[in-house]
Amino acid sequence: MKGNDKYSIGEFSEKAGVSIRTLHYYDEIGLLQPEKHPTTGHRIYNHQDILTLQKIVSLKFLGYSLDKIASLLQESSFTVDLNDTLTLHLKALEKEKEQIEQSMAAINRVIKLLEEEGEVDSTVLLVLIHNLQKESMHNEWMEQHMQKEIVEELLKKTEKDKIILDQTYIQMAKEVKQLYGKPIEDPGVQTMIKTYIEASMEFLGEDLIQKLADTDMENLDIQELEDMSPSPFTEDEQRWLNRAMEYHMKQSEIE
Amino acid sequence: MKGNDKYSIGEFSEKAGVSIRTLHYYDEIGLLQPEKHPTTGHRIYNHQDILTLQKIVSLKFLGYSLDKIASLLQESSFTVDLNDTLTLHLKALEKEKEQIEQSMAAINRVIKLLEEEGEVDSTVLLVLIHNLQKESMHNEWMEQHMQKEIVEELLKKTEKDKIILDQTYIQMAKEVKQLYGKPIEDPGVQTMIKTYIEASMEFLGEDLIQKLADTDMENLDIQELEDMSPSPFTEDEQRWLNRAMEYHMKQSEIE
DNA sequence: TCGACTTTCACGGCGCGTTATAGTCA
DNA sequence: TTGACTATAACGCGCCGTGAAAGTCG
Repeated sequence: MKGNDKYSIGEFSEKAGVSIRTLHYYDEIGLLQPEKHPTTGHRIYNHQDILTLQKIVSLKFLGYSLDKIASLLQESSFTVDLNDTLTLHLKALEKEKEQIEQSMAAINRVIKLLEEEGEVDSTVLLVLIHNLQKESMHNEWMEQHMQKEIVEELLKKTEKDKIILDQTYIQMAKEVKQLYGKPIEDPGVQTMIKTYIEASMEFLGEDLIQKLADTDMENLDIQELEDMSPSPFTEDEQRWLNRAMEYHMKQSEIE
Repeated sequence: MKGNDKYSIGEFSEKAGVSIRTLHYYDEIGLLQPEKHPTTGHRIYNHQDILTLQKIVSLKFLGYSLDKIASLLQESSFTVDLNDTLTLHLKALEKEKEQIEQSMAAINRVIKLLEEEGEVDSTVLLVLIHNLQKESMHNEWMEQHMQKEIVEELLKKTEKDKIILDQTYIQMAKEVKQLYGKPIEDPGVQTMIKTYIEASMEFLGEDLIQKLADTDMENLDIQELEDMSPSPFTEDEQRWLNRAMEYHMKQSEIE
């Protein structure tokens, strides 16, 4: 039926869409070992080899390692056992997919910020990315350190809200670096702080703020939190900002 | 501000959530090289190293290779250049994601088939997977070899339809292997062929069949197509089946 | 005889995990 | 002294890409 039963490695590679090196490798590890010319040692592939290779490629597509493919090729019929393996693979792929989606979401957010803000200080940018990461590690990390309700509320926030908060954050970082050095009572400084706090409030919403206030803060390792939440400011800037915020708080209490 | 400025590699690893081996490696490739104790050679990490590591981890999260991270760490502000790189990464991730999704779809289909059919001949199964692969390579391969309209029509078929066709295919494969050897005029044989042809017709639909008929078949490399589309049958079985189908066609014409 | 094709080594590469062996700190 | 910690060094992995040097085919 198939007259042309013999192929050199080049022809075979071409037809199958698999590189010559790969075919060499499959021969080497015993996955696909064609006949060899007795004197020259040139590999001679036949029709059966096409079929075998197609099996290999198909199983690779399903996510199997070459090692497992080798053992699978022995069996003639796949049964329940295969079913389990497939389910496992499926779960692994699911995780990979989630990871990729989160990275994509992060990148998209960064891209939008860059578009709208033009140039952004790298430190600020990396702080934002760092926060994104924590968001995606949500399950493991946050649920251990915070109350479930709070975590759930935060999850509900839309992407848009988050972007807006990011922008506010960038804006504040810029202003802090501009205003740094001025007296903390300076109207510009106090306005900046007021704006930022209001934006945060708006993002969080009243419910969440209440819940956060109820949280048992003493169980949180503050030092660890500070280490884990980097700041885009130098230590001097941070100290200055802290004093300015304390001042703001006191003023609010007085009013 | 930060009093505890010195960390051993163990403490540092713990705090940062990064393995010691990884820190060793980052030191080795010059990505994060902490101070070292002059006599013992023990690594001493400080607060600045925390910040650097956070940058590294963040950039990894975005999908950068350690190599590129090393160069990015030099720059102080990311501009348009970064934007391009991010867009590139995004596209790469998109592709990865698609690949994963297709593998997942393939696996799901196989799992369902296994559930419903119980045990399936491995050859048959692999043919189906092979077809799935071709489906996912759609854009590159099919659009070159077939008319756009046809490709689009095929894409519209639902997953359910495909599964049903798969099942029919499996059924037919079973029956062929059972019936093989009987005379081609045998009623059982002809019924089997009729059933299969009708199922194929139903799947494709009249429109598509018409379009396929209009297609310029001469431009297709038949030999190549046969090589690329494996059959679950032995050559003998295939020959027998071909004869049986030819007989069926003639009978239909006569009626 | 020439060029296209083939052979068999064998290194490189990503991002570490995982021993193995030996020195250091509390 | 002991045990917890640290150091360097090296292999392993998964899947080939990319030479190099030498032989073969048409």
